[in-house]
Amino acid sequence: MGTTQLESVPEPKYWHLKTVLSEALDQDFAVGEILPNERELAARFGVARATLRQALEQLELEGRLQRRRGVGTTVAPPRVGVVVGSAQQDWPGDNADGWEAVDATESLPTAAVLKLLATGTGAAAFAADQPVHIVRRTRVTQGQVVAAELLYVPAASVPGLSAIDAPAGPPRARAVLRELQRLTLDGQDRSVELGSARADDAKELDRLPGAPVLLVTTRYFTLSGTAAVSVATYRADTCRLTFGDSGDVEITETRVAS
Amino acid sequence: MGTTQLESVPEPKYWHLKTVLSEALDQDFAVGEILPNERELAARFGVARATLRQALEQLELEGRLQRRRGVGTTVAPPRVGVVVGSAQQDWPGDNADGWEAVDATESLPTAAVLKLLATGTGAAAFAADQPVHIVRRTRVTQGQVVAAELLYVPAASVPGLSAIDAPAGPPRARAVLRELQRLTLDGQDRSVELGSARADDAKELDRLPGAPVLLVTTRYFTLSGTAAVSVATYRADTCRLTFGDSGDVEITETRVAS
DNA sequence: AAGTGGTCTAGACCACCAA
DNA sequence: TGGTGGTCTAGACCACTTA
Repeated sequence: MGTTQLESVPEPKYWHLKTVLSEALDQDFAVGEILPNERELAARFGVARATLRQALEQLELEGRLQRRRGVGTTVAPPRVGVVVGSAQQDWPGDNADGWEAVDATESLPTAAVLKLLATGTGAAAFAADQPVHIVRRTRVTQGQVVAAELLYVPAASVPGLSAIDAPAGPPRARAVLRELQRLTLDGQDRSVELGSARADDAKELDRLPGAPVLLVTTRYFTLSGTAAVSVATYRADTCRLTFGDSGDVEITETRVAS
Repeated sequence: MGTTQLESVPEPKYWHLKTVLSEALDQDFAVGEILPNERELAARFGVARATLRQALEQLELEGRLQRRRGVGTTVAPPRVGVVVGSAQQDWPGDNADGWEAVDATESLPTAAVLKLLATGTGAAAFAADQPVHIVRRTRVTQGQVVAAELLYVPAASVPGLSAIDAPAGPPRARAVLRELQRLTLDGQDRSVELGSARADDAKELDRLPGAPVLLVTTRYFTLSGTAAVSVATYRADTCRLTFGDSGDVEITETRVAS
């Protein structure tokens, strides 16, 4: 057969391939450079394309590569450090830290959202028939969309919005945020987990559905209970979430091959 | 052909499959229950096994399933909330928060570690020929190993250890931690990113090499600079990292099917 | 020894992008 | 229109666990 394998250890081929490619990326390629296409790489290493792809997938997961259908595979720049939490707590805002309000709608909470709103500090239980404002925000860093967020604000939290007249789109989103910022923030709560991009988020993040993402869930508390819940979806391939308690001003290099 | 697809939208089969399976998991399966094997599932849905596996992989990535070679595929319990950062900062310890010291060795820092130690607050630049203590720790939550950590402590940070006599293994690891705790912690710095498990970490986490993990990098500062750097590898499939600024005492349910 | 998931192959066709 | 990565197939064999 084509396989001349004399490996004493049955290390998976794709794993070995990944190691070899990783070293080649360090030595022989510059950021932004285009790799040979998958069919040629597979032939060069004497493996099936599926096996080669398994190695590339891992490298993409680790943020080493970037693949685009119809274009090719390029060497990815180092991950962007994105500040997610700092020492002082604050309400979500607009145009701060790269966040941009996109839109706001109002609807009944899903079971999952209801659960997030219900548990936590404060005894206030939210009824399933109480509407919530849903604010969509987007976060841009270095010219790239790195996160999409859904912010759930129970209408009861911001009564001033019972009859708003702001037009749909960013203005309405900003109106909800403004009302929220009037309240006194008493504490917050954050968690990070791995997920895969839903179809709509994937579109905004310029990725395919199912792409790996980091799900950052934040709950905002006032003295009377949970006032809002945010679920932010960060691109896992390009982002490194930072929680800077000290000044982390390290600018990641972004040189690109000519 | 076997494909009777009349889908107007060319949604990938594995994506649709994942949705169907996900709903089935919610309705017809209890936590811990064993699914039919891959060959049977593939036949039942009329797809190739590789396609079925693509859907299962996604569900495993999302923490919905757990697959074990030689055993089968089971419905995973909800992710475990693991406290990674709290309001007050502290040195890494032993037997606190489930951390257990495993061992400590001494060697020269790799380029990557050196870079982590060099950048940051304080002007102290570390020489590549200065040894570092490497402490291995393991974190156990609810009877399961959820994280493996490598803590890099420059020998210069803890001069009291220049001639230690603690036997190898946990005692020596604890000795390094004790010395570290004598210093005054001035600040810390944390980041979270997606990675894939190295072979040694995978073994400790009871996963296959390459399994998705959350990489938590923490830098500990004293007034004279970076005193230590920790790189913790958390199982991404079973863990939800929490940064509790408020009391997040929600105990995740861990009922298992009979 | 039987059954499971993990790896690998050699094809095929499709969706997307740029020239 | 040609080239790229993305999806899918129908097999095969291997590593591991359990009985």
